[in-house]
Amino acid sequence: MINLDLSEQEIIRRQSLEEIRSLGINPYPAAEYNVNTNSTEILSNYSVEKNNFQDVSIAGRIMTRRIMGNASFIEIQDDKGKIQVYVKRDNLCPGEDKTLYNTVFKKLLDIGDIIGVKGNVFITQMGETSINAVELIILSKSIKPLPVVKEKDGVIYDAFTDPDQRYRQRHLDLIVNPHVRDAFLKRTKLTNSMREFLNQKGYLEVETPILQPLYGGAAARPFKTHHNTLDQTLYLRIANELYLKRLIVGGFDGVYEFAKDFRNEGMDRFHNPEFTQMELYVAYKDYNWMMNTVEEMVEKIALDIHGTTEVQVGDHKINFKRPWKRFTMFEAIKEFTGIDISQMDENQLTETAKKLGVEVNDTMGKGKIIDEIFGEMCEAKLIQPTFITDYPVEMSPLAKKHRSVDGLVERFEAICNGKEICNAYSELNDPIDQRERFEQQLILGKRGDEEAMVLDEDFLKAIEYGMPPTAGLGIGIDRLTMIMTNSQSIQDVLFFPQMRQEKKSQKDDTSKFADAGIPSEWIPIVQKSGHLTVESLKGINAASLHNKLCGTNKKHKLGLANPSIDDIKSWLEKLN
RNA sequence: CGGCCCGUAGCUCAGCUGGUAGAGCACGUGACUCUUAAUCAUGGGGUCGAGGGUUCGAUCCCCUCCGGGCCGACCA
Repeated sequence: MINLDLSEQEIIRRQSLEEIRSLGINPYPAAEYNVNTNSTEILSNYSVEKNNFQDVSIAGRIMTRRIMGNASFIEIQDDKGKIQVYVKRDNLCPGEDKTLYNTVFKKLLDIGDIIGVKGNVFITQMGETSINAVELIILSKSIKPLPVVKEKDGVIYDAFTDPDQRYRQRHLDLIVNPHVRDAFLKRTKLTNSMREFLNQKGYLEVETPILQPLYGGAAARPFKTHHNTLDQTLYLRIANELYLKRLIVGGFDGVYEFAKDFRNEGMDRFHNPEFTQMELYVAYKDYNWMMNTVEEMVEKIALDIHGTTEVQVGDHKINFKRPWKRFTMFEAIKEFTGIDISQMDENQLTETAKKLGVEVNDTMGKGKIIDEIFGEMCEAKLIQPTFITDYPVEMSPLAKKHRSVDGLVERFEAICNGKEICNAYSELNDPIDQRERFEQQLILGKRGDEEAMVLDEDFLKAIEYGMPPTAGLGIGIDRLTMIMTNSQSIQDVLFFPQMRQEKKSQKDDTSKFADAGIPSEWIPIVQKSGHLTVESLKGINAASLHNKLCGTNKKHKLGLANPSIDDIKSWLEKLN
């Protein structure tokens, strides 16, 4: 029986599937299919003079079909791109039996099907490099129609653009939107380039716990979970900083991790609940050294991805060429507001903030106000990569106090395209100072700051044994990828960005309809007519239901004997 | 959490403040031996996101809900 939930096109494809099987062809063959080249290799290397690619075997998905009687053109898409295939009846079927062309290819194959093609490469009269198919095999039959995107002279028609569908069904997005695929290839290039840089320096890639009994290393609200055997609360990490520093205590001179972190906070085009950071810790270095390292690393990444240090991002051309501009936070504020706040006390800072239109309130300390002024007045204006150094101590409980300026810490962020891309410091290794800083955080926590850090006794104990002076870095992989791929949203650089679960419409089980006295063969039809629950049948007009059911029966050629109005009345009476 | 916008065929979109829906592509059938957004002819395809209200009558007006986008708030 026909499934009433399927669209016309899906029904036709399932029928094609059966016909393929009845011709003795397996639409999902088990055997491996050997390919000896790919679309891009052919398109970039084929030449008539060389007469190469005369025995190619490739596999891919059918993306377009242009059928004209005994000759056809299709485009197939493989891992590297698209290539046109010329399918001529008598080349594909040299013998008497033309079934493979006339029936299988022309009638039973569809856009979206995955096939293998063997043949020779040539150039058509229109000048397009194509494969002349002498062999064609179905590798996987597609029973759902793909979005059809057309293109001519670089102009895209009917692009598949609905963000909801693109993110929930990323596979479709990847099939029909080549630029999406390209962004993800660049993302992997970025992490490969970074890893190569770090390995070449001799640092050790490590893995540390994602499930942590205490969350630390950043200011954020965590996800909470529970371990059954331990009967204990665990948190998904918000950062891995404290574990990596314990490894530095343990004697590794350089450790890094590409870490998925989880923060239970708002979502927007710059924030996803899970995101990736690369954290790096190097012993006997300080934040000045780390700035040089970041410049060198990001410049290399830009060169590896784009072949140049210049990257177009929105309206801006961003240049990652070293050296980057450097400002202390006070200098940056002076640069963009003309006001020198370096010597101001809390009252003067509050006055200045108000004058500048920056919102402040009584709960904010000196550090928070400075940070707020910077965030409002400077950050968005920093388009070219710029280091901002020397932050107020209140904002940075894990950073070492500044070697020469009171009230500041040795910390820097790199700002690019108006957004932070990394955060680093000379790590605090004085265990007594560290304990005091944690205690200040505890006070903030008691005042209701949900993001205040918790005191991590294990970490403190570790650095009491002595941690070498260390430079530490956290660099946001998603944000850096956004810049390197000119993406407007973090969703465009995550394969599967977090989406709200769609609620399925309430639907009663068929048994519930059966219990209510509806004959089993009519249940799907009743549901198709819009009555997904037994409840929804109560009190409705028998004649109108009769009309709908008989109509559906006829329309879908189900061939059931129509019930009489009295039959339907009796069903409905039992319900009421 | 607040403001604005969106949800109609497999896809991209029309639809006059109200009379139960249209186009292009895709799909079916037929024609066509080098096409390329193939073409020509013809046909089918829709609980108009869900529920409720107003109305003789709702894709359209009102309310609630679901999902998404943008901006802001919060936040790195």
